[in-house]
Amino acid sequence: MSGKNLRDVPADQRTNAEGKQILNKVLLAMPDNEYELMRADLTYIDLPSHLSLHEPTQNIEFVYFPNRGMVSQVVVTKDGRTVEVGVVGKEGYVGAGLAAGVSRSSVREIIQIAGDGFRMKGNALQRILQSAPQLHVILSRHTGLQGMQVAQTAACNRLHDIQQRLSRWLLMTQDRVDAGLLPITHDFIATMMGTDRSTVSLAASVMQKDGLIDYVRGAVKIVNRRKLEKSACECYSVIQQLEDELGLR
Amino acid sequence: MSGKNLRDVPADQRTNAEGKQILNKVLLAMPDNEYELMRADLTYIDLPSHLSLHEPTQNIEFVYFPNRGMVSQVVVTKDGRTVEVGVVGKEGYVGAGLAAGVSRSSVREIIQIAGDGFRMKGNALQRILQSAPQLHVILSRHTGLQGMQVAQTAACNRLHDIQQRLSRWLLMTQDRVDAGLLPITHDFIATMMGTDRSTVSLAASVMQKDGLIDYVRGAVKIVNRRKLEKSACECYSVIQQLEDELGLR
DNA sequence: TGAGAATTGTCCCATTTCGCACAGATTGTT
DNA sequence: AACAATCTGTGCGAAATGGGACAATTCTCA
Repeated sequence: MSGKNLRDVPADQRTNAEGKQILNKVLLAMPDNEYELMRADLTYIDLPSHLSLHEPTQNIEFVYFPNRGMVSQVVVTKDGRTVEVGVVGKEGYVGAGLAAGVSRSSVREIIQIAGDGFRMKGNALQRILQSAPQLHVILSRHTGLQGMQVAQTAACNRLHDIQQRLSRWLLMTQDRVDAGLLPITHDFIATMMGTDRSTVSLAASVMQKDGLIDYVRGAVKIVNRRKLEKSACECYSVIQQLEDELGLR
Repeated sequence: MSGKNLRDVPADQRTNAEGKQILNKVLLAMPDNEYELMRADLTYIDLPSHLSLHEPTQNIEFVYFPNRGMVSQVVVTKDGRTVEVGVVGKEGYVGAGLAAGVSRSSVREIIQIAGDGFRMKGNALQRILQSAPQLHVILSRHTGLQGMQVAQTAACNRLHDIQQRLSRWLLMTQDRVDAGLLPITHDFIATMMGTDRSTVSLAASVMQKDGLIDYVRGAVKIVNRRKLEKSACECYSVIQQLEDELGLR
């Protein structure tokens, strides 16, 4: 098995030292010999909702490779307002700065949808990177494409209205979580969208009336994905294409 | 001369093969032996205002190392609206994706303030990178920090009003251009800020009344930098710190 | 089971911004 | 000197958003 390409590695054939199954696509995309270098340092962890994996200006202590669930990258202002600038699921990893040699990060990384995954000490990663050129390539690529995702988000935050952004956000979340029901409150969505809760509730109620989504206390369901895609801004497909480019080579 | 640190290399001691003086900090920060590898491939070019160095979704054909002037990274939507997501001056380089192994970019890179600099074929850079580890480190660091700058911009675009953003933008532009008078029209500022011209004119007139800036047709002058800094959002200093971290090590 | 916390539905209104439109001023071009 | 192009000042109504506030409902935990 060459192991260079995700398609060559069936998802059920790789585990960490604890025997936990690996679903994270970055770890699955590693060639066997380089994955062996990482194996011992990968610790399986639970990723409970709302847990912060990294706080702004702190040094990057761990990198995380999600198996399930979803992580938000959030910028926090002095006055406590927040807005999401990027997301990471099983197709990526948290702590992207390290592969680029940047040891701290200015964003908060918070679990948006609970799940599980693996983590590794930052300095362990940096040690392994010395002798794992393919890993370096994969992580750098991810860092670069993640930057482009953030760039698109920067434009989206400026140019598109709540409903377009909320639609895009729900689609992106759905893509990264296999559950049919997304366990999120309006209030939490508001902190991601950088607005207040009543604005989210208003947009959500319109979208519910129009048959795009359905929701109850603390959970949102996508009922008509096609309509939702039409409601979302182009940023959704732009970011999708970036993901595609990352995942398949 | 060790040449590893910018401070060790006086700015007047390095030229390209054409004998043109290098002011770009990335090129100046290279160790001598690695710079020699690049020297022959660096072509001096003029950077006239409004020239596009790269269009969205295109492959990255050249990388650019500005000596003077300033480049904007702009996202363009389907309906033609635009907004700036990042800037590059002599402290950085254009084409950041290449060091990360990403051969195309989804943003437009356009000259915001005229100047000059050097460019190199993308494939020449990739060839040189093979045998220039220090260059790879420097460029990767820049890519990572540039991503954080974009993340901060994403938040700023969502959370801060026109006057705060315009103030920040003027400060950042001033920092990268040594001219006292910035040659820019309100209309051009509007395309950078992702809004329309009249909104810019309104904000600018308020700021002029308050003694922060002064302007005439096609040019803006900062008259009270301290006031302007108070008018800007915190994003200015956050990004400044990222720059500092890049430039001095 | 009851109290308290969390979540959502609404409503209201001040503020900001959008999206025009048009007039006046400046520049530069012939 | 005249004309065209560009740039800025300004005004106005429509729309979106911000920022609260309060009630109703649902959930959690003691």
